[in-house]
Formats: sequence, structure tokens, C-alpha cells
Amino acid sequence: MERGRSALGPALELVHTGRAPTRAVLTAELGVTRATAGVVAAELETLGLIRVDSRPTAAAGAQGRPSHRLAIDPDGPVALAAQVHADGFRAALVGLGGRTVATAPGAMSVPADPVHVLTAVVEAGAELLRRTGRRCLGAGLAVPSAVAEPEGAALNPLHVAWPAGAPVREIFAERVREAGVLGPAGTPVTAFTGNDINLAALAEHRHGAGRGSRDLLCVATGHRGVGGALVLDGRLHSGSSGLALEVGHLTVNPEGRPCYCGSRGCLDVEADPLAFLTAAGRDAGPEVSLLRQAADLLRTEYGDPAVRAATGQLIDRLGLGLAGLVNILNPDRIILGGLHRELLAADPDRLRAVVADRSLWGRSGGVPILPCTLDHNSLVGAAELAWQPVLDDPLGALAGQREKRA
Amino acid sequence: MERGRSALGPALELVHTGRAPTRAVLTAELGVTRATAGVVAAELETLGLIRVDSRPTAAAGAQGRPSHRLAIDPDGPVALAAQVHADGFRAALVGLGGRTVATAPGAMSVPADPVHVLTAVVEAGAELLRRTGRRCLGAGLAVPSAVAEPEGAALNPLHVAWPAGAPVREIFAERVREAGVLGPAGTPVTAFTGNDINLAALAEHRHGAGRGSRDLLCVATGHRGVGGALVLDGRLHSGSSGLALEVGHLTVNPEGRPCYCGSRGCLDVEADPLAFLTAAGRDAGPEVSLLRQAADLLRTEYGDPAVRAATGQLIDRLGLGLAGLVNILNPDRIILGGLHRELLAADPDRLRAVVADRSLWGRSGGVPILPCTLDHNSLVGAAELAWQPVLDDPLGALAGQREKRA
DNA sequence: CGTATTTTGTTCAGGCTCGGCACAAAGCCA
DNA sequence: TGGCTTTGTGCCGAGCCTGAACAAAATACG
Repeated sequence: MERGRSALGPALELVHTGRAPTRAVLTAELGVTRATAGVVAAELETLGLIRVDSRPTAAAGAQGRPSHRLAIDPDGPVALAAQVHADGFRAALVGLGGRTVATAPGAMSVPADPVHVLTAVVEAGAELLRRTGRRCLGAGLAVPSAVAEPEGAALNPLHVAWPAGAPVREIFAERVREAGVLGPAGTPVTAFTGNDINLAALAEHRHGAGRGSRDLLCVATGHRGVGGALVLDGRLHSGSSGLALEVGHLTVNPEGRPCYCGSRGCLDVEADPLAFLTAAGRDAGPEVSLLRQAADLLRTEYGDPAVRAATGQLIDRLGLGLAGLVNILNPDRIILGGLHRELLAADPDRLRAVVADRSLWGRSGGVPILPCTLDHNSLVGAAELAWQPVLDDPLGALAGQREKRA
Repeated sequence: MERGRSALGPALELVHTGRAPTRAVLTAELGVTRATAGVVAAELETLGLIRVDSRPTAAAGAQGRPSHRLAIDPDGPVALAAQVHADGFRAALVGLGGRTVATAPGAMSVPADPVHVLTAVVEAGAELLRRTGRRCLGAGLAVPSAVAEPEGAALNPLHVAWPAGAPVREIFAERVREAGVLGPAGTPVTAFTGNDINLAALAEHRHGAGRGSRDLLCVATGHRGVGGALVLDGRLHSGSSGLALEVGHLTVNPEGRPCYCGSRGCLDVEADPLAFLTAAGRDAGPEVSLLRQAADLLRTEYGDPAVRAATGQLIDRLGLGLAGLVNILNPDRIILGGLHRELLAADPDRLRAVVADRSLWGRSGGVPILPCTLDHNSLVGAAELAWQPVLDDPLGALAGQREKRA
């Protein structure tokens, strides 16, 4: 067995998340000696995961010997990332560092059963792998539904018209096997599956607006309804059976309309794209997704008094929901996606004021509220699932079979 | 430096929480060899923390060589635990394993400022230390208020009539210094402070009804209002600034009475002891705490139709609140304290049915709901805070100054 | 312009901890 | 009494890391 270092995983994670640009910072962040950091970096380079600049780079106005930059190897291995959403699907190859290497969108006829859709998206991914000739170390899938653990069943994949309880992880894994997507050991790569908003939050935490946060709350709308996610200490918190952060049924309007959950005035029916269109007095057309329609309306017709009033109303409802979550979770940062991101952009002060006003203690209400920054963050997050074993034990993941226990 | 083993902390934690009754199980739980487990146990014994039975104990009907039992040394060091509540205060010495070695209650004239109360309770604890001659390794304080991190300020210590924002951790630490409570290094022991329900949850997780849970939710009433706590992977989750699980303002009755928070029908005013007395048509007397009055009424007059009706109503409200928390946190167990514990005892099926019915997915609604089992669990939890450094690094904590970094 | 200083990176020796193995101990079972 | 099974201990070697000495590459300064 080659000599493997137990600090290998943490070191790779630091480079992966862009927190270790040089060996000197790596030394500090890992809390080890320069000697160790040097060996670790060399090891990661021989594994083909990172690259050490051959030419030194001097920091501006800094004394001392200039350092060599560390970066994820742009020609390194990739993860196969897949996403299914209301308008179709998308496959991509994502490298370490969250860089999308190749991508392929696809359309979908609406009553499409999960096996067909996942076959198509995995096939698109496999085609990308063939075209680029990249090594693949894992596969991840993002679905617009709560995913029950540990089985990986999609409980409410309504936007994609799948049957409730569809065993998506199993289907996805089966399609990956079938498509012959092999890892270094010559066996099919492991296939992971998660909720799209959860994965978006994970991606934003590692590579986007959530970098450095310890208690990150992410709230977003998709096509219909409202979803949430929580990243604690760098790990997704999805609860004991994957069903945490189902935030859609917080009461945000005691006099609001009845919800299918039995209560009334739930966030799900008071702050989603359909609620916005209704509040603005528009009819929803069938051609594109409700999210697209709502976002377009908000961006192009904000001058219209009805649109402006609807925006204010939804901001107030959303703010109430966020304040409720702040009282329960006390995050250090909030990231908004989908229509909520547009609402934030339209009137950030109003949203922040509502949250601060309705949180119990001013201090926790002063939490920063930011928009998502990554494109296709659910795809990047799906890749993060696949990268996790590599980050936990680079040697084991690349050797494929010969393992070591920390 | 003596030879210190990095597995020392995990091993002590296993014995502390009663999950390692013998060296054989310790071996399995730590995932090390018998050789290592043996050395670790010997080391912990020479440190005076645990005791290894000299006589072997045969498990009933088991083959093979009988094992020697491991147990926390009953004469080992203690932590000074202190609690302040609506009716007075209490000091105690708590050993590893959550065993209360000595305790001393105290009364309090109601408008008592924090310095006086904490001086009294620390003095009572110091007296216990003098009487018993125990070594003390740390001090912990439980207060009926949210405690803001990192300063340790009590934000709403209403039940004890303290000023909002009182720097209780600082005051407590100062009193501990003043009382001359010294640790092994000859310096004053570290003083920790936390919210009482948080600490109760921590204690129940380590020694009570929460043992073995990975996502533990605890909800309880004190004198007034409703509090919550969350223990994730064995660590208290109190949010980025200590203000998580302020669950009192979940809406549980859209037609309910207005709350001081600006909303209406909040859990805080719909499911606390005063709400129960009011719903049962009783007037609150001033002599004892509202919790006591409500619990007595529920236990002694459950035959009274008004009391029974009030019980049902509060169970429904509480169930709605718990369902909301289940949708957000997806815990694997719920523990109830205070009046909520009595409500659960009165009609467990009704409460479980409401939670299951109003959680989004039947499976997460099927979470077990259990009553608290420990006496004075906030005190035991306060001691847990003080034990944490010892569990993290037994050698460092006992040496007092000579440290090692894992 | 040459030397001192600062920071980065490498090589080597030594030490600490743990795993693996052999062996011993202490009870059931036949 | 002689296996069998489980528990506990002693010893050696492997792996990983620290510390120190050395080397390299830039800036600072007289």
C-alpha cells in the first residue's frame, strides 16, 4: 500500500472549496507543519486531483519567497450530475471545485415515467463521458421532490408527474449500471440522489453565496410550492429520514386561503409563483413553467401597480415565513432562490425589515439575506454528493477497492 | 509528557453515557483492537475517572471468559451544577455518568438581582464541595432564558425578574472565581452557562429518554411559555448565536388570541400552563408557580369535564406545534417536559394522532414521543457542559495546563 | 549593489499511536 | 479432562506526524 496520509481528505476539501490557494495557507488551515502540507499536496497531485503551479506567484506587496498556487486539476476526474425539473432534464459533467465541464439539456414529454426520463438523462451523461473521455468517479441526481431516506424514494414528485413514492435512487443507480458508467475499480460508480433545493444549498455552501457559513438556511421556490434546506458545519442536514426543511406549511397569513394540508395561509400557497401571478391578477398560461412566468412578470412589469402590490404582499408573507425559520434555526446566513430571489432583488430592504421585525431578538433577525449566485446549482450539488466519498478518503475512492480506515 | 491516547475521549464518553459496560464492548464501539481498548481503559483508570472491576462478571448464559465491568469511578471528580428557576435556585455536585452526588436547594425573594442569586447558588455549591472534599473540574449554570452567544447574555429572564440582557455567564464565572472553586491546575474552573431546556435536552440525550437518538427534539413548558431544544449527533444545536429553537411563536391556532409578538394563536400563549388554567376556567393563584398549579390540576381533577376539555384542547394545539417542528426538523425522537409531559401522559394517543395527522408524510409523523425521565435534568445538563472539555480531551483537562492537540 | 530579512518549500530523523499477532486467562460444554 | 469460545495483555512493526536543519526565492535596506 502506498503511504496515504489521513490529512489527505481535509486538504482536498480545502482546495475543492477554494480555501487553500497555496501550500502555505493549506499548512495554516490544516494546522499541520509545512512538511506535512507539502507531502499531502504532492500526494494529491500524483493522484491527479490537484495541480501545483510550476511557476511561483508573488502576492502583491508581500515579502518573502512567493508561493506556488494550488488548484483543482482541470483535466481531473469528473462526476456525472443529472437533474430533472418541470421543463425537462439536464445532464452535466462536473469536476472538483464545482466547475461544469460539459452539459447537455433535454426536453421531456410531460407524462413521462421515471424510468424513461432517467434512462434519457443518464444516457446523455454517458454520451458526454464518451465524448470528453473523462474519468468518472460518481453520479448524483437532483429531483424536485422530497427524498425519503434511507430508501431514496421520491415522495411528491408532482412537477414531473411521477408516481408518489417512486424509488428514484434505485432506478437511477440501475440506469447508471446499465449505461456502463464505470469507476476506477472497473465497477459501476455509486449513484446518489437528493432533493434539488437541498443540493442547491450544498452547492451554494461550497462554491457560492454560502461559502464560510456554519448555519446556512436556503429557501427557494420551484415551479410550485416552497422548499428549504439547511447546511450545518458543511454537511447537509436532511433530518432523520430525509424529510427536514419541509417549510411550505408554516403559517404566514392566519386569514389566508385554506391549504391542502388542512391549515390555512401556508407559505406554500401564499408565496409561490402561482400565488404571485394570482395576486397580480394574471392568469397562468400553460406554455412555460409558472416560475418562469412569475419571474418574467416581476422583472418586466414592476412598474405596474398591481405587480408592485403583489410583490410587496409576497415579500411580507415570505418574510414572515423566514422569521419563523429564523426563530427555530437561528442561521447565520439565508440564501434565496427561484422567485424568492427575484422578490429579494425587487425590494431587499422591505424583506430584511420584515424578517428583523418578526424575529424574536433583533440580533438573530439581522441575519444576512442573499441571492443564489451559481448557475445550475442543483446540478453542482448533485455532483457534490458524488464527490463526498472522494473528499472523505481520496485514496480509497481512487483505488476503488483497497481501503484504509482512518 | 505521559503517553496519551487519542481514543481516550471517545472511550470516556462511551462509559459516561453507559454504552461501554465492559472492555469488550468498548473495543467494538471504538472500532479498535482489544489491545488498544485495554490500554485506554487502564489509562482512564489511572486518571481516576473510571473503575475496572477486579472480579469478572459473567453475562447470563454466555460462553467464554467473563468480562470485567467498566464504570465511572463513584469517588471521581465532580462538576458544580447550578440552576435558577421561578421558585428559587439549586446547586448540586454531579459526577460523570450523570450521577448527582450532592444537592442543595435554596429559596429566593422574587425581585432578586442576578449577582445576589448567583452568589448564593455558587456559595451553596462551594459549601457542598467543602463538605464532600471532592475534586471539581468545571461549573455549569442553567437559566430560564435564551442565552445569546458568544457573550452569554440572558435575553429574556422574565421568570426570575432579571434585567433583559444580563451578562449571566460573566457574572457566574466571576462568582465561581470569587468563591475559590479551583480546578486541577490550581486556577478557577471554567464556568459555562446555558438555557435550561437546552440543558435538559442534553441531559436526556446522554442519560435519559434520548439515549441513542441522533436527531432529538425536546419541547417543554416552564413557568410561562414554551421552549425547545435540539440535539444533533450528540451535540446541542443552539444556532449561530444561541437563539435556535425559540419555538413559542409557531402559529397553532389561526383564530387564536393575539400574541405579544404581533401574530396570533402562537404556541407560547396557546399551550403553556397559564393557557391551560384559563382553558379550564380556573384562576391562577399567586402562591406557587403556574406550572405546579397546572400540573396539579391536570393530575388531580382530570375527571372534571372542564379540565378534560382543556386538556384535549391543549393537546391539539401542542400537536400542531410539534407537527410544524417535525416538518422542519424531522427528528427521530421527541421528548416532552413540564406541562407537556403531563399532557402526553393524560392522552398519549390523541397527541400522537394529531402529530401524525398534521405532519406532511406519515412516516415522519410516526416519530416516537416520550416523556422526560430524569430528575433535575437541567442540572445534569449544566454539568454536561462542564464535562465536555473532559470528554474531548481527558488528559488535557486533568493536567490543567499541559495540552496536546489531536 | 550586496547583504539581511522574510516567507516558502524540502529532507531527514525521531516519536507517538495503533494494528496485527501470539499467547495467556477464565469460563462453558462434552 | 480436554476442547471451544470469549476476554485480556505483551510485543513488534508500520504509518503518520512533528521538529529541526537546510535550501530557495523574493523584498527591504544601507
